[in-house]
Amino acid sequence: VARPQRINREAILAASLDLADDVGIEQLTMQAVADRLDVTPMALYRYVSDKADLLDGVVERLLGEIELPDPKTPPLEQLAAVGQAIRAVARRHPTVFPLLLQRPATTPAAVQARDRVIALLTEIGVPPREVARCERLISTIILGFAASEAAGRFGRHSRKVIDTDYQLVQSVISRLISDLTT
Amino acid sequence: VARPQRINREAILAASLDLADDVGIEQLTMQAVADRLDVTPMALYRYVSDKADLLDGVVERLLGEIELPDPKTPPLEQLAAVGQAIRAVARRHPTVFPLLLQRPATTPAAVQARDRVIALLTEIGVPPREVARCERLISTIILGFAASEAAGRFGRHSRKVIDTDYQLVQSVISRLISDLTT
DNA sequence: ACCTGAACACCGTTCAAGT
DNA sequence: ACCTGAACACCGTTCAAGT
Repeated sequence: VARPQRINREAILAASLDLADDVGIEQLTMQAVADRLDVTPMALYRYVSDKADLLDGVVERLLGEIELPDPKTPPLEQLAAVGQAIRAVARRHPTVFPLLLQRPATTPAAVQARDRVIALLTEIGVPPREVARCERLISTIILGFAASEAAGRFGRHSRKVIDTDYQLVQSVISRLISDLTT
Repeated sequence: VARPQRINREAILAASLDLADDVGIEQLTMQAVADRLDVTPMALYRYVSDKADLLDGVVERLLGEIELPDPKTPPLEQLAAVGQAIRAVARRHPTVFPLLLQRPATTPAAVQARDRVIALLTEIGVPPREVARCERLISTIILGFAASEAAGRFGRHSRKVIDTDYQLVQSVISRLISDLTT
């Protein structure tokens, strides 16, 4: 009476993310995900409680894809690297990425990334009372920029122009940090 | 053979925005909009080409709601007022607002707001070559912040904490501008 | 000219049934 | 234990038909 397990939660989330990247998040449906896994839609409900849960899982996977930098490099460099890593995720998953701006950073992968940034800011010398606020601001600015870029809000501007925009974002953030540390 | 016209595009968009504010954008369906207008869903298709067009119309309405400040007040004050006006729109329409980050500012209401900010930056003394970039950055930061606030990404933080966060946003923007003008 | 009824393909979700 | 079939309520959209 035991059957081989054909799917699991991770396989479902991986297939969902692939599908969204291929056809856009609008077309991310339970049925299309099931098709990718050669299974009926109803089989998914053993591993995700509903579609909202599936989307949460996909978002969590996105956060997990943020490549955190080597802790041995200088903290300011690490901070810059986190920003670029987030941008890279946005470019890999342009239609899913905007969801990141819509949920609080309370899931494990979100907390991990946030805690890392908080540790870096502390190490750099931002006063403890200001660190949390500083992190909120930086993440908001970076996520907003990356989401805009991914969703094509910058319109017809070339990659070069957008990269230069991002340099300015970085300098604004550096400025913010050095203002707070002095 | 002529019939009284029961609905029109503006009525549809107004009803859609009201509905989204009441029940959330997820529940914004053609049928629910039609119900509000006492009409069948198919009647809407004479005034909107499809649901995407309806959503575009709603977004445009949101942009039109941004209250532009009195042109007689000092430019730096006007700039601050535009930011607060955008935040106010986000708070009035929390579930629809995040859509603003997803589309390029090419529609009339978007262009109007953007041109106003560009004029203000020019007046303040940002070099012409930098004005467009500066506007992109400012709008990205403000939209990202307002969308985060509206979507509840700042989690359980009190309004007071978030207002203080926003003060820091404003100071970051002021810093950016004064760096560019010197 | 403007709206409706009927119809279609699709969606998320449930529950009992199959292996 | 794991998946499927059948079913339900709902969705966006079309098109011919009604007034």
